[in-house]
Amino acid sequence: MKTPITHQSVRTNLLGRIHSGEWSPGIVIPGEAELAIEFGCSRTTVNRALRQLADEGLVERRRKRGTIVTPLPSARTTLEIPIVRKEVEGRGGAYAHHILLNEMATAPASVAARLNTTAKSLLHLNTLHLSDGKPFMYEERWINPAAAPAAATADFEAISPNEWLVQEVPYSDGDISFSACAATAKVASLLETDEGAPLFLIERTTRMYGDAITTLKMYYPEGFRMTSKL
Amino acid sequence: MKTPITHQSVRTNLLGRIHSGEWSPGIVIPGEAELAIEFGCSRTTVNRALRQLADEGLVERRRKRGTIVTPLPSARTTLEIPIVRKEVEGRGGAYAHHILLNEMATAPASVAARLNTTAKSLLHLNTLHLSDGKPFMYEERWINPAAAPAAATADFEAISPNEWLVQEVPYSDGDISFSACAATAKVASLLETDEGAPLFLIERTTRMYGDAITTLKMYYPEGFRMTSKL
DNA sequence: TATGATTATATGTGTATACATAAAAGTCAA
DNA sequence: TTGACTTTTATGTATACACATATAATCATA
Repeated sequence: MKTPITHQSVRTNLLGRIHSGEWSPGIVIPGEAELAIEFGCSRTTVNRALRQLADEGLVERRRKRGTIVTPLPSARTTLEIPIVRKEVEGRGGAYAHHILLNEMATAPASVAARLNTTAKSLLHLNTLHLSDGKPFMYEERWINPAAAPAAATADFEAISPNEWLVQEVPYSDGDISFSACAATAKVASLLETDEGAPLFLIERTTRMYGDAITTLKMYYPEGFRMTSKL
Repeated sequence: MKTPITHQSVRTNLLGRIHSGEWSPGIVIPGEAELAIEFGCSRTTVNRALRQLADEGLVERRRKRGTIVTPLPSARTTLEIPIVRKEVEGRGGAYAHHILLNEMATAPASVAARLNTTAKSLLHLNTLHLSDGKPFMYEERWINPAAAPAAATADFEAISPNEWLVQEVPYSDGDISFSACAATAKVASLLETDEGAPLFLIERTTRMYGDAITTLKMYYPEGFRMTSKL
């Protein structure tokens, strides 16, 4: 009974050599063909294992030069940013939200710039998200009505703008940033904290093939932690 | 002249159908064999394209059931956390660092718990990182000497603990968290900000096959943003 | 009717093979 | 010596094929 060599087992073996220091950062490791012979499998299998390690940032591959163990590898982690309801429920809380503002308005210059749009009037939505009745996150959002016309008539009391957009309006790309900021008086009162208190801020803009869909700021009170595996 | 169908072009095509809404979330898409016929390529090629989309979280695949477009997809992004020197230089600053503390000490309970070690005495290193002479980040680090014995004699004035560890001590896994906190008097003075000012805090612990190597807190002053593409 | 065994099916994966492509190294003539 | 070719080589990728494996659906049996 022959147990075949899998790309997983090859990957694990290669990973072990990197972790043990047998192959140190910057070193050129043997070529695919050579490794295939060593492991007794096909080059395809070795290729897949190496490709995965390259995707993970542990090795760098270039034609002709070969494969090297990444020198000074950046720590990298994949962050999942779930919809707020799932996030709250995942922490064991009961989710609710309140729409504090829902109107067409002229966007300030900073928002218009982020959305890169000439539209004068945008949909402005402010939402407070609650966990077990307590403030969990406050969201200020602008939606480009050209990109999501149905937003004007959606019932955002029944389904949060966050969840509605994820389901109804696909996006092709976007960007996100994380920072810390001090609570303004208004945001502080909504989140039931003090003016000047540190807040965790996520800013996010999504686009569809160049056309901006929505941009928003999400304010989390102190104590919120975003955690991930390396 | 026949131009072959690549897994990239197949991926782009499938992505287009998802983005256009032709295949909406929750829908079962045609099987690999069927798509292979449609595209006029082998099942292997379709498989690779679908596998990539699954890695990216856009579709979910299960044997027998088939492939479905992910309902309520989480936004997800891969964050790169480079070594501090690269981060500073990447922003166009001149990097420098000062070791403020370098001693063996008894770790407080919270640190011992994070490292999950029974070692009584750990290496305690506090480092201030500078960009163009101005405070950029303050780092409080604990190192398990059992995991990195050479740390006791390393010249951390010449090379920051951050960079030294990345080069010298491989790790197999770890975790990282992001949050906001208020500056204590001590940290505020180091970062030249005010007590109570909002700080961006990254906490990180790395391990090697279960043995803790190092745990640290990195404090960034207000204004620091961690940005990424969705 | 409930339950356990069987079958069909979609994805998962390894192999051998062929050709494409990028880039380093070598060749050769002006 | 330089610059324009050619060769070599390592990775990149498509294909046809075979078998593995999970699981939904179906069928047989108590």
